[in-house]
Amino acid sequence: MQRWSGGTMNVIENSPFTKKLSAFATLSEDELAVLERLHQRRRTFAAGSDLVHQGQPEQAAYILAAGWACSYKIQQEGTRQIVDFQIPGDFLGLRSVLLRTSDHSIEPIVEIEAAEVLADDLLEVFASTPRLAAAILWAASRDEAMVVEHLVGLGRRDADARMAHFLLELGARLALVGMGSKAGYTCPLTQYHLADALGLTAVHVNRVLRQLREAGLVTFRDGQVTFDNFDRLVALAEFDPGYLDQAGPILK
Amino acid sequence: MQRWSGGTMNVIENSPFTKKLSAFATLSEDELAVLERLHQRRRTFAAGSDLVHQGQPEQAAYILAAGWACSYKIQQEGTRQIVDFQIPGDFLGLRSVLLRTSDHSIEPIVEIEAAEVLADDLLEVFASTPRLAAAILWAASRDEAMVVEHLVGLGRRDADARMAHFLLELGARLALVGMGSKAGYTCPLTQYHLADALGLTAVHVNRVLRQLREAGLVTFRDGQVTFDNFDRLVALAEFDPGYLDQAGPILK
DNA sequence: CGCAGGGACTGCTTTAGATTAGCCCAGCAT
DNA sequence: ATGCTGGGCTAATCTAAAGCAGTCCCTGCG
Repeated sequence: MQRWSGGTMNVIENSPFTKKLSAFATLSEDELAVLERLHQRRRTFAAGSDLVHQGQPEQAAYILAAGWACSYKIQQEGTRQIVDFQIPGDFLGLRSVLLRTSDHSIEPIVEIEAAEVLADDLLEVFASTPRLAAAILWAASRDEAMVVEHLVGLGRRDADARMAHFLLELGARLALVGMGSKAGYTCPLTQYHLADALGLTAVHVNRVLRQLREAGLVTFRDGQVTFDNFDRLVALAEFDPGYLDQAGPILK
Repeated sequence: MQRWSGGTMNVIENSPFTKKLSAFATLSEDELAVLERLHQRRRTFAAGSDLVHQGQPEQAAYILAAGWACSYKIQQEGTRQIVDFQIPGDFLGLRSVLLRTSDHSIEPIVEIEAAEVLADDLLEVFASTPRLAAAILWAASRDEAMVVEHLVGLGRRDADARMAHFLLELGARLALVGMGSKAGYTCPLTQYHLADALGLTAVHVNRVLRQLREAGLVTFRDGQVTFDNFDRLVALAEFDPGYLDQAGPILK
């Protein structure tokens, strides 16, 4: 059962980016048309092939349409810190458009599809549709708030709470673009990804996941996250999704 | 010996905010005049009296003119994570203007002087002087890059490197507004502030500072940071100031 | 068919940093 | 002059997580 309002319009209405911005403001026909144009220059990237590399001067940003990516920084000794994961509807490399060089790298985790957005496109959007500009700034602020929350996790939460918080946040983000619910979600990340994001070793990630599973809180297995006891998990993580600025307490 | 170009203009030319934005672009007379107007609504806040509180809906942002502040989040158990320190020339609470509620608190560390900036003021600046708008977005991106670097520190650096990196970054930031050099800077932070920022305990901060001092790298004492061996400190911290987008390698 | 590689998983040992419990000293209020 | 307070400092003990070393189990492939 699908409602067709006409032409390509319904494609853009169902894009994850549109879904996300709609949480901030209801969008007009005009604004949808501008978004439609932003999605024009589609490109595909294979898993593992960095699309932004740390230290390079970088002009283009991308809107992720399908697949997962992560932004990270590598240290001299080779250790990697994943700063954030990007899911459909998220911007990639928006910050490196403004700073003269990119301070981080971005790697697709699976094959991804993304729309290239040039600095000029952005300026045009900002000039022509101020409400969209505000919506994009909202999304950027939300991303920054997530990084801050992640920082708090690394500084002040132990491994269990950190993991629980991470899995819950991801769930809430996925729910906003229709890819997750209070029951769980599919997730292509390996335990190594979790380790690099949470500042742990893969070995310890494994132990933590086992503990959470045996405690009947969450199961992370075969690319599937299942919330076994949502409320107790929220309590363990002290998860307060206020910073995500989404409607309702969390999920459905 | 002071050069007077006329009227109040030279005041704004010497403001830390102007100095900082000048690292991004040379500003015209017109743009300086707009900055002048932004600095109009001056307010003073006592040390310790939060000017933004976590969870409150918040409209105004501030440009810090004098003094130091910090933004932080508090957990249920009472542990605090300082996200960043703000020094003269920095924006306070810009993100909480865009998100519907503030996700963090901001506390003055000493008595501060700040100019109140309302959402409408910002919109006006964005509409009238696009180059200033770009400069403000640049500053915001730079702040975000600092948070990211901080995140990497918490996730992947040990206590010594974390401390070294922190002290160097602060030095570079202060140098940009004329308050620090390669020799050192004055700094009103207590060891408790450092602990809350670096995800350590005050006890351990003390140990780390002692080690750095005894190794002849930096001295943190009586509100004064002295770089005893700048180059070895940079090496220990793996400090690469690229993310600060400042001219020259670091400092003078 | 056998083997190579990636991902998940486990037990044992070691270490960085937390926790706890204090001391010292300067400033200042009584 | 005495007691209190806040910031800096130290030592002894405890613990979360890392490091190391390895097994198991797939899936793809020459």
